[in-house]
Amino acid sequence: MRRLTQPGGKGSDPVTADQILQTAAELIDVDGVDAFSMRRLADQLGVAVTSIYWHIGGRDKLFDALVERLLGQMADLPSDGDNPVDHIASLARSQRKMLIDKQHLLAIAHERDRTPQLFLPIQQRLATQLSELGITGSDAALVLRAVQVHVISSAVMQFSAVRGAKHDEEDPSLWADAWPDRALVEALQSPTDYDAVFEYGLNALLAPLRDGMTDFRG
Amino acid sequence: MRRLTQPGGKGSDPVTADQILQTAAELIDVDGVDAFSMRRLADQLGVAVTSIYWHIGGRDKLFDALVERLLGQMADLPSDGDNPVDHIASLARSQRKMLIDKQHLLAIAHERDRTPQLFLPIQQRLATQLSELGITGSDAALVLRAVQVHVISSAVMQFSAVRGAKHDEEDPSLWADAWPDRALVEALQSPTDYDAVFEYGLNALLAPLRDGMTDFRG
DNA sequence: ACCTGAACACCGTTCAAGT
DNA sequence: ACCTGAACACCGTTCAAGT
Repeated sequence: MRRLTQPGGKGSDPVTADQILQTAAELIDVDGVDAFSMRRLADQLGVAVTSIYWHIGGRDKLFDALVERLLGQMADLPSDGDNPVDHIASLARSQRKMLIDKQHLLAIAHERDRTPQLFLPIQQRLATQLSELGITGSDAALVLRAVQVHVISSAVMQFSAVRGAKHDEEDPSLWADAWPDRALVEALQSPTDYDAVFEYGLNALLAPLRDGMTDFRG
Repeated sequence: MRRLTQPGGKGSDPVTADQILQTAAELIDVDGVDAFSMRRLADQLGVAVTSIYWHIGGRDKLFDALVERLLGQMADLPSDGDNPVDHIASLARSQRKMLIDKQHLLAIAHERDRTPQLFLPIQQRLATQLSELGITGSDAALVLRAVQVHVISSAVMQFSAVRGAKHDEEDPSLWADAWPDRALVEALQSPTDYDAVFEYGLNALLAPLRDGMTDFRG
């Protein structure tokens, strides 16, 4: 198995927990979560499996630590915007971009039921923008969570969908030949444009804010 | 290990592929996907593991077949509504209800990158309603997929979120004590109401349709 | 046609033992 | 303080062998 980084040249120093996490993240990024195993990680580090247990403490703890790392990175998301609504949209887009970038880690967070924690890093920034729009209290909580669920859940689903795109080919025979809307059938034949779908949903979610609407429980 | 159903009393008849799938579905429903293994399934059926391989052909094929089953059930979703928009909303809600009901199978479909296929069973019914609103072609495709992504991705995310609710407790110390909006902080302390978030998003997605808006690429 | 046991190559984890 | 090998209990899958 190829090495991603050289093992320390001379004295073969003790491994640190940080090195283990870093290597694990790289390994997962390159080969995917499915190919990851404690033994492969140990191989990559040039160390016995059991030594990982001493430093980190098992697969669960390791993955928890990786998710924690992801949370940390999400604290520094860039954003801009001339008004609060644009600012929220911008935040949502850069959060989505980061999650897509770290898709393997997101998948891990998802399968470990940690997705709600992904709300936290930008919750306060969203709240600030909402308060400038005069949206507060439980209304603000609802909108905030709607935006977060939109961003995160569509990111979570997108990978699965994109990886499985090969299965996504529409079978035209399912549509009666007489179906009048040829343009629709054709549009459904090409793979889903998840960026466009995300933008459509985001705009819809934020439209009430632009209109200064205040009743969020239609 | 307890049996979910008795093994055939007398002649110990050959197992059928259907029995295998049925038992697998029950097992997964009760104990979750993580606890599922080919060997446990074989035990449950009172049969050697290898006989499952003869009938079905391995874990992959087995899961594929289970997902196929789910797709079949989604063809008969109930729906009503006095107008096309309400009809679409009703369809979306019953699709979501079914997915939540079969959450373990949805998780399997997700991790096997089969989520796009979940679009198919109700695609045509959505298209019919949209055409009644005068929405056709690529506009219809976009709206249709936005609705589907909303339903499925929020269902996919909800399980992970609900199962992980124990980690979802907001740490109030993260909010500066001076944060003025006490009501918001309090609202964020209680667990996310995913039904409300889903409804908020669904209404937002369908609002343009109610208003007879025709520009879907804001 | 249907089922079986043995075997292979993998897992994650524990633990006593080394230095 | 840090690393190790041996061992345990599990996996999914293949295959030759039975009836």
